[in-house]
Amino acid sequence: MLKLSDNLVDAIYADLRQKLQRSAVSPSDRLVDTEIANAHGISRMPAREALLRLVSEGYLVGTTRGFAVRELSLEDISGLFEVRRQLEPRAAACAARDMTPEIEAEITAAMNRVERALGESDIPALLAANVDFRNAWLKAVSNPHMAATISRFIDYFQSVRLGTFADPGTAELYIDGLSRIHAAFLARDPLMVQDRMTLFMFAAEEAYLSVRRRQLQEAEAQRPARRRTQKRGTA
Amino acid sequence: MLKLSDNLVDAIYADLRQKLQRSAVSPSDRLVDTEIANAHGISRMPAREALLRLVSEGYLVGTTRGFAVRELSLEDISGLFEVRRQLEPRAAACAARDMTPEIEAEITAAMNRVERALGESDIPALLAANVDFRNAWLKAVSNPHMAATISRFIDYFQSVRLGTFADPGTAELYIDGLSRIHAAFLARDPLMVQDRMTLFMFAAEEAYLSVRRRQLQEAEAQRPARRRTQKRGTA
DNA sequence: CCCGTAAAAACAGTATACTGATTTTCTGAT
DNA sequence: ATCAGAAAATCAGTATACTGTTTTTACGGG
Repeated sequence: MLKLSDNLVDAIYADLRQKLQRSAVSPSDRLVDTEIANAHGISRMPAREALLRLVSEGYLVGTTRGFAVRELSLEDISGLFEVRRQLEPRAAACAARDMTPEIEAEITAAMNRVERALGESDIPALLAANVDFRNAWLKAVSNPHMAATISRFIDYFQSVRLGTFADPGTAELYIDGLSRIHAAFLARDPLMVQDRMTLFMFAAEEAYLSVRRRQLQEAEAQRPARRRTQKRGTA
Repeated sequence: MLKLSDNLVDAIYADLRQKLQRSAVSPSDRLVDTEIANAHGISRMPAREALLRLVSEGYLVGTTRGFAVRELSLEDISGLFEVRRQLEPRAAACAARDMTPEIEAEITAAMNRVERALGESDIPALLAANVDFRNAWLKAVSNPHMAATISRFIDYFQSVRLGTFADPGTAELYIDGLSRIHAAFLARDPLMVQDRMTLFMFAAEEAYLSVRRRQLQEAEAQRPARRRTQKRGTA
């Protein structure tokens, strides 16, 4: 596997984080330290520490039987978007002002991949390209604390994003917003980027809320008295 | 020691976090897992996991010789305040709109303690009351993600805050800004709270920058070729 | 007295082992 | 067939032990 850092915990963490970003782990899956350890040929502790870190960052929740991706309540979605609205439009505006030609090219390349994936209805590619687009413009954000915070808040939506892209209509609307932001980046107009990002935030919130609402309804319909045991919680 | 949670890691984490909030750990101190473990009569692992969590949250850095509180560069301070400026004024405005009489009383009580501590030049009490004031108004922020993010960003400044309060002039200015915010809370005027918090953010940034600049100068003057070995870093 | 080198110590990282709680599976009785 | 209860399995939490690296200290030569 990847061993960019000499540290096993970081390697496992990066691996898991990428899996989460690509929605390769569903909320019904259970991540167990021993399994991960065996899969990587290492002992439990590094795997466990990586999992614990993901819990403390809010991506996973501990259950009595392994770790699971955190499922967002409707209130979570609203709350997370309230924070995103405060940060992303402004940060994107800064990025539009400060980006280098190289970064602009990266953004455009990612946008092209997004559109191609949409055309081919290739959901995994769409997810990956979407991540690339975000990472590309975030590179132009000179404040690392800002960029890291934004990245983190976006990553909370992994579990819902899959649902958003699965619906063709929603996906198209989503990508349309993205493409308008991209155009504003190309125009190098910080204020236009800011405004379009703001609009995008509201549209995205609505999309996620409606997807999640449907998910919750379906879940309730299928199993009337379903409960998932949960333990540890990090405020 | 405190064992609010049945979990040793959480207990150690809470203990360390509180010590950090109260500036009870100086950047020259070294936190070592075995020491903490012995002090609490437990094994290394829970202590280590708590430390690792504080590292991943950005409060500590790992050195080759124990863990140390993270020292903020001037760029860090500017970057962190850029995020705070986006979040706190708006969140405080929401708090002013939504706060209950109980929370208002808590805020006022904390403000009184701040002023008493200032009068008596009781720095530890001032630090504690300052934390209380913040926690009090944050209770009125209904969005837990917003509140947690703000808390976290404020806590990054522990190491610098001590220096700010040590200087009487700076402390007085700082407390003055706080008291103006408090008055706006009492007036239950969200916009006034928002504006005063914005002003406060800029003043606080300037204060922290100047304190930190002085700290860095003094450090450089004392030991011309001082370097601190550093390892792990979490983006 | 200063510097280089070797020995010792300190510490993070990793591995393995043990424990207790919870959940699942198995068994047998009604 | 269904349910109760017991046995087994699973897994997080904790403890202890080992390893390799870096820093410090100690020693000896210049």
